[in-house]
Amino acid sequence: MRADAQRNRARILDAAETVFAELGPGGSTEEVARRAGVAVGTVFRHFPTKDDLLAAIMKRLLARLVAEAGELGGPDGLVRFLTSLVAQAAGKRSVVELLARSGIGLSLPDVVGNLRDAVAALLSQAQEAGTVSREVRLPEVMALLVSLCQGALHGGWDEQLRDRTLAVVFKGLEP
Amino acid sequence: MRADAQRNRARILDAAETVFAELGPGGSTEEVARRAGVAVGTVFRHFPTKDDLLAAIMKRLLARLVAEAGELGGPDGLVRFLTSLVAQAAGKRSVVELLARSGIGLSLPDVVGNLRDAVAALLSQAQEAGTVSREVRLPEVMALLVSLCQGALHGGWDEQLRDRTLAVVFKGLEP
Amino acid sequence: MRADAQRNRARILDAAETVFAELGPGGSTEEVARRAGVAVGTVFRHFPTKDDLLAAIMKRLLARLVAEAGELGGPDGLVRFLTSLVAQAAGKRSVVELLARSGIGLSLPDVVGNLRDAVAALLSQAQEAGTVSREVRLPEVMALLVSLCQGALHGGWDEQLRDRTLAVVFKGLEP
Amino acid sequence: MRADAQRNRARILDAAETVFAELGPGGSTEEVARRAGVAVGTVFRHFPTKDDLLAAIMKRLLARLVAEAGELGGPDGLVRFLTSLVAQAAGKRSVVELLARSGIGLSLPDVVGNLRDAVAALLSQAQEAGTVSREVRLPEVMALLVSLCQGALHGGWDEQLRDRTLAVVFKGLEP
DNA sequence: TATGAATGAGAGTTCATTCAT
DNA sequence: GATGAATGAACTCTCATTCAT
Repeated sequence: MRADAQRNRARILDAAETVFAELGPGGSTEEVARRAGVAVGTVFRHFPTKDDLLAAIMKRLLARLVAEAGELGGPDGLVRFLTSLVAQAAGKRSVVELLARSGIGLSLPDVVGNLRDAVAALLSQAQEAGTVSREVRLPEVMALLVSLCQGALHGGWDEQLRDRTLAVVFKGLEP
Repeated sequence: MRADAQRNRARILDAAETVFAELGPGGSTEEVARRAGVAVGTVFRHFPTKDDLLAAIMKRLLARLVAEAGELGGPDGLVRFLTSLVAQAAGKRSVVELLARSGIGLSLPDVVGNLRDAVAALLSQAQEAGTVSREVRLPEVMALLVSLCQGALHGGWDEQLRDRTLAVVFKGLEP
Repeated sequence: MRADAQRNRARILDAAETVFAELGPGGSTEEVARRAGVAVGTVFRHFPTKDDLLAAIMKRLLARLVAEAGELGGPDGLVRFLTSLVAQAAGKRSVVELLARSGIGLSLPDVVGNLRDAVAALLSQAQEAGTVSREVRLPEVMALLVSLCQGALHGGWDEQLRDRTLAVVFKGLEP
Repeated sequence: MRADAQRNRARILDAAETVFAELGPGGSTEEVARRAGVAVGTVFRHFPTKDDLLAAIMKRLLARLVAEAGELGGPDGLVRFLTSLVAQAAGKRSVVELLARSGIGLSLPDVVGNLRDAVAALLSQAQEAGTVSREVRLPEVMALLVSLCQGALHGGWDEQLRDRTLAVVFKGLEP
């Protein structure tokens, strides 16, 4: 791939992230192109389908999450990760909706898998440290993660409400 | 209103509930009409705007929830209500998305208010009975309610996952 | 025809005149029915087609004009009639547009004929009295009449402009 | 703009002129597209709104009129211009109706202003030459212009009637 | 006869996608 | 590779007209 193509790809992804964050998946491809400073055709050359574009955004965002999770660790790594995630969710309409949709039309098994692995690691560490009950298993942690992101996104929570809500969940995770 | 009009109104609402459950709020009015066995014009006569239709569905569903909440009570009323709600959520794409959107374009303050009141009552009772911690307040209960519905809806949870996820939350609510 | 039917017919015509005056021929039949205090079906029972309704309005209005023309007379009858007509035009969107459309889809030969006859009489009298040139013939008078009504209607003339414009035409009619 | 786009734009305007001339502003955008040999989307790409299309037609036609007026001049320039205008009016349903409507939803101040200026020039020249009375002012000339176009359009005048009608008006303009 | 709910063709408009330039 | 004009199906909504009540 040529250098400018690479650059375009990145600009398109950035623009798409912004557009879909603002307008939801209903945001138009044309708008994405406009903000990326390219023509529609270019968007479709890189991502043959709108869903491909959405999937690519997802992938990139999940990769970031995985990286972030990887950097955390220790007794309260899981708690901090969840907190950070939920705090971000409100501004990322697309991620959350896409995270939710994963499995429907989009295929992102590997990336979601990576996230799952990263969270699994955090969970283990927390359980080792005695911060989280050993009865808790990965699936429900993932389920809570998705739920809370959705809630934060759509609910318009302020910081206080977010903390109080997470507090309930975190207490539920304790041994 | 005439008897047949009343019947059509109900059929339209039923059809709309199904359609929007399957396709989300993006489902077309034409499809609603088709499944209701009426012409588009009839749908628009009853609900001048698509949003009016969505609002009407919401209203009906929330009213049902409120009624259901009203029938419950006692120490574990809140827990049972949340469980039932989350179990239903999976099939009701529109409700959940609309519940989340309430306050944006749709105006359903009274009905949402009613639900809030009903949940408040259940919360009080649970706290009186010592089932739920007195530190928990209504806003976070509502936030958890919405979050879990979203999660259940989009996550494709099976019964087991649902129970395990709720278990964490319920444990978090305990005194 | 029953008495109440007769009454409804009149109320519908009155309502239609108002509605079409305000909204032009684009005004909806439903709106006419609403203002007449009857149901749409009733409107269509009396006037099987929207065009029939428009034609009926036309007919009534032209009849009034004919009557008005009949009451005038003398040397300046024509001038006074034209002035009055143009003054009325601004408020009667439908009349003018319909008067213009006559011959297209609507068939109002007799009523238009009556108006033509009435104007012819005024013209003769004016010519007898030497107020209007004998070279002027009926067709151009009718043409001017229609033109000026249209102009007054769409142009938003104030009284002064109307008078100045008519002055030019009247001067053109002099011997 | 690309060459083919330019060509399409022109074809759309031509088609629109024809369609609206035949059917009035009620003519459908789809019909315009069909006659222009393009898809509806193309029409809307060039003219985002139907009113934009109508305005564009207006603009083009008025510009032509202004140009035509600019080429005329001399003692009988005004008379020749009005004659030519009225002769054209019959085939241009949309222009006339839009000219009348200008100021309502459409914004064409500059173009209408240009026409006004051009007519003002013709009027001055005619008054200088003694062909038109100095008492006549621009507003009533514009009013007559619009009125006569409307009349010619809707009245179905033949050439003879047109000339006789104009003769009256022209006589009214003389000193 | 009156009512007003139902009909359904059609209008304006949007947008993912294609393809000539 | 990039451009952006063209496509056309789909969508919401309107309204003259019909017909069961």
